[in-house]
Amino acid sequence: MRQVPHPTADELTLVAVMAALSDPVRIGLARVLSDGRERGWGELRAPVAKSTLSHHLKVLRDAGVTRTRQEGTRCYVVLRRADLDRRFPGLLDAVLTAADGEGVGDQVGLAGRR
Amino acid sequence: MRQVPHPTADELTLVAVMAALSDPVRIGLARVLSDGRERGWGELRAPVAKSTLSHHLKVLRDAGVTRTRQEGTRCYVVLRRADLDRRFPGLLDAVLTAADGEGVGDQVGLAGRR
DNA sequence: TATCTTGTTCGACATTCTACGAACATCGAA
DNA sequence: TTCGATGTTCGTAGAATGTCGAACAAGATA
Repeated sequence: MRQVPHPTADELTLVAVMAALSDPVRIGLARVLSDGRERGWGELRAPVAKSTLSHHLKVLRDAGVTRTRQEGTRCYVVLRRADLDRRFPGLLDAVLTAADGEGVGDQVGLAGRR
Repeated sequence: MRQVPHPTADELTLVAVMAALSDPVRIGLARVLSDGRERGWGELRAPVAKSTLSHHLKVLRDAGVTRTRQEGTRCYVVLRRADLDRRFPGLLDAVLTAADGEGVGDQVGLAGRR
């Protein structure tokens, strides 16, 4: 659980971002983070095992969609909206809007909300 | 080579479209078609075998990104821009713009151009 | 130090994807 | 009818993906 590396804004690739956002669970995670607030790992609720959730968060992180910060044993995740908007203008908003309309990733949410 | 089915505009799903546009060859095909003109199969140039190209065009077609029309033994492909824009506003433009900037799918082109 | 919490990593497995060449189907042309 | 051109489909192979539970590592806490 050491500090994990992230791609810089310049290293983001369209194909990686598109692939990262091609999965319902990951789209759901992006939606949960879309208000820009940082969320603790523990707040996230998804219908998958924790190892699978870890995997999905890694895919998002490696693609540069999210940034993960360590703090003790806890992790905090935040959407890299500014970086994404700079490299791929309009893409994130288009995906989030479409996902909202379609309900993609609705199974993903935050603890204490239903 | 009978008439193939296409999803209606309402049947398009975000996940399918995102997945379809997560591959460099398919992004390249979308770019080639992005001027809205219908292109003949034979015009398309991609660095893959023809069976693989057929596969990629099927993925795009099944996702509703393109429409394929038969005419004799030939096929013609066109981007379903209006349908995509209606269902997922801004998505296609964002992807095409990003792809242009990054040169994704540059290996794909039209016959007689280099 | 011993234990609990938190998240990652490690097999394992089934599924899907990309890719190829070969065989096939269909239509047009000779 | 025979041949050629055009795409699709099939069989195959290798790589990647999504998923899980179990084992592990690192801090926090008792």
